[in-house]
Amino acid sequence: MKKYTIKDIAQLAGVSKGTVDRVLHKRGKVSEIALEKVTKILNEIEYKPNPIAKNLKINKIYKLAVILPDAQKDSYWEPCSGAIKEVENEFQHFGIEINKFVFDASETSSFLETSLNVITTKPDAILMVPLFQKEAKEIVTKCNINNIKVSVFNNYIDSNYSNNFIGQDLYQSGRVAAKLMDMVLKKGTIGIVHIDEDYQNATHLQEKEKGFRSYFNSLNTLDYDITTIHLNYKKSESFNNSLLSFLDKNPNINGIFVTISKSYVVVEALKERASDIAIVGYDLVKKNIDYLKQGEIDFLIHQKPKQQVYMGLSYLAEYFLFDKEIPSQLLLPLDIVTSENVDGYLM
Amino acid sequence: MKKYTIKDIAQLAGVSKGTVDRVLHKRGKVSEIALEKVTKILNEIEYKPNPIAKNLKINKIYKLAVILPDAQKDSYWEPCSGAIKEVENEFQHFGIEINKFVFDASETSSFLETSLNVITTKPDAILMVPLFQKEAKEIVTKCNINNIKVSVFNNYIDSNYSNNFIGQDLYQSGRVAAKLMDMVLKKGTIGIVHIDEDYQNATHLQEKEKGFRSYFNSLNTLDYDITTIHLNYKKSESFNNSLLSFLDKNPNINGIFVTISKSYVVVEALKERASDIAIVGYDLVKKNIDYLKQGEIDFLIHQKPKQQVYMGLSYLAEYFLFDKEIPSQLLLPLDIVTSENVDGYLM
DNA sequence: TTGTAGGCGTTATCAG
DNA sequence: CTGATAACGCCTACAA
Repeated sequence: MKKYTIKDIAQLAGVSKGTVDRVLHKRGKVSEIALEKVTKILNEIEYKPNPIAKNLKINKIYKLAVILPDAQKDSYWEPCSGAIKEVENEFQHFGIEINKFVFDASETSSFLETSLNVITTKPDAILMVPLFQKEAKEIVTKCNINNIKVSVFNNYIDSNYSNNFIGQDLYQSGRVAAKLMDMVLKKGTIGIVHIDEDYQNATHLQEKEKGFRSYFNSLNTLDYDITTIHLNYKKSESFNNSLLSFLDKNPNINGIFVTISKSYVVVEALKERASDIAIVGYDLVKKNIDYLKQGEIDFLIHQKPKQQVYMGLSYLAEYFLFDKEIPSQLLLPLDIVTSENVDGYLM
Repeated sequence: MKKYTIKDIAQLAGVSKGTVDRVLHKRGKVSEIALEKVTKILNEIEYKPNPIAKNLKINKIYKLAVILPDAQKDSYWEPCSGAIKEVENEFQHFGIEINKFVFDASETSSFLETSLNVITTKPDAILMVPLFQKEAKEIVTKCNINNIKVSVFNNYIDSNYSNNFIGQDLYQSGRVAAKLMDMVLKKGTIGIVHIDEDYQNATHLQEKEKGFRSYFNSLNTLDYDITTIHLNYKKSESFNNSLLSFLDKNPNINGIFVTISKSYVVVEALKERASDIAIVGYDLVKKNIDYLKQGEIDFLIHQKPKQQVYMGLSYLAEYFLFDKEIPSQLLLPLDIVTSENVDGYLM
C-alpha cells in the first residue's frame, strides 16, 4: 500500500512529471500514446494527490464571508462569532481568511444591502442565514453568476438554490418538545406561543408547531388540549398583558411551548401571577439559562448556532483546501437541555 | 497582519535561514549575538511555522493504535469502529495510519496481553480505554519509556498517567439522570440498579450514583426515597429473579435508574409483571433504542463512545501533523435522548 | 507535444 | 558556529 507520487507515475509510465500533471488535470496537449501510458499506470495503482503539497505551492488566500443577523439585537447569534474565530485559527496557516458581516434582522433591506456589499468584496464562498427567502434567492443567483459558492445555515432554503444546508429538522424538534411536555405533564392543556417579530419567517415556526401537534395526535388520546397564540414582542408591558389575557381565557393551561428563543419573556410575564406552568422552549441565551437553572424553564432545545457556523465554515475551508465534498444537508442532533446538563453545552 | 516565514526572520535579523532554524528548535550551536538578534525579532513579530511545509518535508507515516473492548461482547463499543474509519479517511493523505486492537473486557489478562502486543508494533501514539486501572498504569509507564504518546477515553485514569482524557463527567451525568427522574415522577421511590460484570470498575458506577443522590439531597425534600441494588448479569433467569425479588421488597418503586448500558435487561425483567415504572439509563445500544421508541425506557443518556474515539484520534493526528496542543481533558456534553430525538444521534 | 527548471516553507546536511 | 543547498510533492512557466 505504497503512496505514489507524480514522480513515481512518471517513472513507471516512462514520461515526465509534466505530462503526468497534464493528464491528471486534463489540460490536453498530450499525445495519444503518452495519455495511454499514463492512464494505464493510473488504473493499476491508486494515486491520490498529496493535498498538502498542492496547497503549499498555490499560496492562494481563500476568502470566506459569513452573513448573519446582528447579535446585538438578538443574542441568539452571539456564539457564532466564537465559531468564526475558531475556524479562522484552525485554518489560517492554510490560507483561509474569514470575514463576518451582520445585518439588521428586522429589515429586509438591511439583509439585501449587506449581502450585495459582501458580493463586492469578491469572496470565494459565503455562509449565510437566508432569513428572507425571496431576497436570499436573489443573492444566491448573483453569487452563482459571480462564481461564489454559497452555504446556508439555520434557515432552510429551496434546494435548487443552496448546495449545502446546515441546521435542524424543525418538525422533529417540535416533536421533541411535545415528548418532553408529555413526560412532565401526563395530561392537561398546553399553549403554543409564537412570538413573531415580523422578520422571522413564518414557516420556521409553523414547522415546529406541526411537529408538536403531530406528536400529540399520534398519541391518540383525549388527555390533552392544545391552543396556539401568536404574540408580538415590542414592549414587555403590552406583551405581558396579551399573554396574561390569553391565560385568563384558557385558565387550565399547565404547559407552554415557546417556539423561539424568547422563553424568558414568557417566564417574566408569568411572574405576575403565581403559577405552576411547565415551559419548554428553545436556545441557550443568557436569560433562558438563568431561568432554566432556577427551575422556571423546564427544558430548552438547543439549536446550536455556533456548531452550525463551525461546521459550515469547516466544510468550505476543507472544500477549497483539500477538495473535500460538502454534504448537501447536515441535520444536527436535537439536544435536550436541562438545568443539570446545560453547562456542558456552553463551551 | 503579515504571515512571516523563516526567510523573513532571517532577513530581518541579518542571519541565514539555518541559524533561525537552529534558534527556533533550540539545537544550540548558535553564537550569543546571533541568538539575541533572532530572539529579538521573534519577540517583535508573531511567527507561526507553516505546518504544511513541515509535513511535506518530514514525510513520515504516523502510526496510531486504538485499544478497546471487543464490540462482539458488548455492543456499546460498536460505533467506535466507524469513528476509526472516518478519522483514517480524513487523515490518510497526511500520513496517518490507524490500527484497532480489541481485548476481552472480562479478562484483565486479555487487556494486558493486547496492550503489550500493541507496544511491540511501535506506534507513535495509543488511544485506549483504561478499564483496569492498575494494568493501564503499567502500560502507560511502558509507553512513556518507549516514547509512545497515550490518550485515554471513556474511563478516567490518574492524571499523573494520562496527558489526555476524553469522556464525560460521570457525577454530573448522575445528576442529569436524577433531574429527569424528578421531572417525570415528581415524587416516589427510586431504585438505583448497578449491573456489575465484575470487570467494570466500581468507581465508574459509584460516581453516577453519587451525582444522582446529590441531586435529590439538594432538593431538600422528603418526597423521594432512594434504594440501591447491585446485581450480576450472567443468565437472564437469575437476573430477573433477583430484580423481581428486589421489587417485592420495595413494592413502591416507581422509578429505576440503571447505571450502565443494560437498561434493556431491566425492561425485559419487568415485562414479567405489569408495572408502570419510569426508567432512565445509558447508551444507545440497539435494544435500548428499541425500548426507548416503544416507550418502555423514558430517557437514555448518551455516552458517545464514537465521538470519544473520533475526538481522541483527531487530536492525536493534529498533534503530530500540525503541532496542535491536546487539551488535557475534554468532557463531552451529556446528551439526553428520548424516542423523538434518538435518530439524530445515530449517525 | 514534451521535458525541465524553479519555487512554495521547512528541515537536514555539509562545507566553510 | 554559520550559511548555502538540496529535498519533500505539486504546479506553473518556459524552452525545446
